[in-house]
Amino acid sequence: MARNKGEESKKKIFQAAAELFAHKGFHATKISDIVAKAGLTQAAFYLYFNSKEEIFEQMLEDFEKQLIHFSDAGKKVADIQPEHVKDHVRETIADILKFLGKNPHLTKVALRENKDDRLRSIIVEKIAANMSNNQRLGIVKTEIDTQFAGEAFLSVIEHIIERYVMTGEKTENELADQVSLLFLEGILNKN
Amino acid sequence: MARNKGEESKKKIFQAAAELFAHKGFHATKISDIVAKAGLTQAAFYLYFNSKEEIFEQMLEDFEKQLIHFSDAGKKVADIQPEHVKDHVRETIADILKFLGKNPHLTKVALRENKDDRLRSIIVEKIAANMSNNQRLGIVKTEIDTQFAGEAFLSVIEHIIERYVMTGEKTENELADQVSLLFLEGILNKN
Amino acid sequence: MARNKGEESKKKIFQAAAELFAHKGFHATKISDIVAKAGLTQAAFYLYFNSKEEIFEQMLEDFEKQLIHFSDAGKKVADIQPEHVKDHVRETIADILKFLGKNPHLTKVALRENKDDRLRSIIVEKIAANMSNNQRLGIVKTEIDTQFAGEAFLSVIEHIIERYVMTGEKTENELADQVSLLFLEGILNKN
Amino acid sequence: MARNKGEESKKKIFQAAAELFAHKGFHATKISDIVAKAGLTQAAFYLYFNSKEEIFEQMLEDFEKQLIHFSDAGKKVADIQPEHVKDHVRETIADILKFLGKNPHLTKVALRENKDDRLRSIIVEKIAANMSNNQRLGIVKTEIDTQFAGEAFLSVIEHIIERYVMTGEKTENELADQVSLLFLEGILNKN
DNA sequence: AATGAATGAGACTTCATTCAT
DNA sequence: GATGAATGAAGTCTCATTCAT
Repeated sequence: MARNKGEESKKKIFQAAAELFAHKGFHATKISDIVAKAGLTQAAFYLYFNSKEEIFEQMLEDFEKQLIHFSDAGKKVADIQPEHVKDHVRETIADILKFLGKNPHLTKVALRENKDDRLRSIIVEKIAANMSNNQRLGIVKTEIDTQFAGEAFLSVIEHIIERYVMTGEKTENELADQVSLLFLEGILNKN
Repeated sequence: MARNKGEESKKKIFQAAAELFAHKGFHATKISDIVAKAGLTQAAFYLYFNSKEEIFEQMLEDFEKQLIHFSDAGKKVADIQPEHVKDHVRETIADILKFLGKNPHLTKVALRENKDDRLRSIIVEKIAANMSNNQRLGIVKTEIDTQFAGEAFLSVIEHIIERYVMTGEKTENELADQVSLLFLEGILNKN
Repeated sequence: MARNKGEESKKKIFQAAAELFAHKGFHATKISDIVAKAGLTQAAFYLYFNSKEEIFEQMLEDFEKQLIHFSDAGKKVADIQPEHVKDHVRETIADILKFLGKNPHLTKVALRENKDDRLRSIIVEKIAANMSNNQRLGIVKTEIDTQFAGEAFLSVIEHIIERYVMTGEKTENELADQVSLLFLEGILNKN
Repeated sequence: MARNKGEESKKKIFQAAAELFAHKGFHATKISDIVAKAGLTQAAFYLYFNSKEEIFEQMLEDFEKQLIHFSDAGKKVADIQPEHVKDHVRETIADILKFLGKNPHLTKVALRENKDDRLRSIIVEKIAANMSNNQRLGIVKTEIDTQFAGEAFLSVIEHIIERYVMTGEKTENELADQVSLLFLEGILNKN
């Protein structure tokens, strides 16, 4: 008989806020927007959060927690046969997309709507480290500036989450195909 | 000496607004911030602009005007020798970066801070059209979804403008090298 | 065992409210403060009182009731031997202090936290009447404005209740000594 | 032609706030009350003060400043002939009353409406020190607890400021007479 | 050409109070 | 006898905008 009505209301507010922050940005989102979307009154907001600032912070923390968890769960890549490198990368990209796409609003808020770029940096570092490792293994070109490539990659991921995942226009797998095609081999025809 | 002092004040305000909109977003930027940065009073703002919305619109129009002009000035690519394709693309990218980087704040505002994605779309269309053309010429792989690739490309450009150009960390030419390396041939070692 | 649990809760709330009203004043005291101190929930407050105003009114009534009772119980002063006047006054003062000091919070609320000064006036009238009587008996100087002196006396009593009784710094008897010394004979050395 | 309109508005608000804080207390006074009394709008309040808290603090500071100034201006009592002691004390009391009565609202706010009793203590200390000195000179009885007497004295002063000065019912000189009569020689007839 | 002063509208936040369980 | 959850109304504060000078 659902004795956790409060917890549910809190979640509703949280979700509503995430969507609105993602769509209109933190400043343009009013508490009244949030609670309207959650089907409650403004006072109810303050039952669960102390301020607009606070719900925002919780959002970032939430994202970071999930991010850490996702990283830790990263498949341990033992030895990949050279001929499977591409497939493996594509899969990794799909995983990232699926993770970030699972909560696209939160993702957008975390990557766009914060002062410093701490969360963004964390992700970029991970990607860059991975790429560097693959340089040492001879898989990735040594001319590539992995930091730079990591940032470029994240920008693209971020954009397509918003542009294709949030709109439902393409699936994560389709997107992973395109992204890996692009990043792994570039657009030029070889000949 | 005091020729067109008014025009100068207007420019100061415009520039201050562009920087602030770029850094903090439209909503988070207060008229008081803008005029403080411009060294004027709030009332002065309304001497030159009718509202906060208006200066924002003018900013987008300004950007669009420059954009059109830039497109029109695009070098007519007659016949490029196959062996010069890469250099040509790199140059084109450098041109784009230089154009957008000339007024990075305006660029960021135009690409991020607007309701619809009209300006963004215009650019993406151009890039996609160009790529499609290159597909027909056999230069670009046919598997590439040019619309998608255009968007990815713009996302990267946009990010590096903010991340490297606005900070002065890298020059447009350096960036063009990295971007073309990445997009043209991908990160994988060929073998 | 659970006899009149309700009555107990009501008392707890009443006492908590009295202390808080005394310390922070009516307006600055929140229902949430009161019930927190009483170990109950806000809804419980409304089980026993209809509003914040109401508990406050009850407090004043309570005080007034006790006050009436105290007055009525006032020792009938028949004939006091001139040489015992001082002792008698000191005792009266001690009685007043003990009465008001028994519930210092209530006292403070009653004397400070009300719109009109009805309760205060009642007490002042009593003291003034008493003094006037003593003037007729030749005990008190005729130059003394008894109304004024009554007010001065009550102000002092009120202050020391808060300053010394509530803090436990001095006992009512010690205070009565000082007060009577002060009021009866003044600070100047006679010679 | 009065180019200091702003400064005037600030003063109007300050004065209105002082009166209201004195009459209804800090918490019960609304910004809307204050500005209504000052003939301005709520927004104007924030042109001159950052918060309700701040204007209150400024009020205390203001009072303290005046207090220090008053103390410093205290007449240097060289040698007072024994037979002039009373007159001298009466004059001192009148001075204090005039000083505090000049701005009775501020006085009330400073003495009643603050967390700690810092300002109150400062005054009490001064009075007590003075009295102690007079004890050494054989003017004041040694049985008197000067700290206690100082507090009693201030309570009375405070009360009569509110009760008689603010209402205009008695003048400072009349009050000084009564107060000195009371405190110097007490109410009892000597015989 | 510019400013000091003010404001209306609306945002955020608090709090006494209610109600279903 | 008591509570968890919610709310309406009101208060504090902010900000784009206006206007007289």
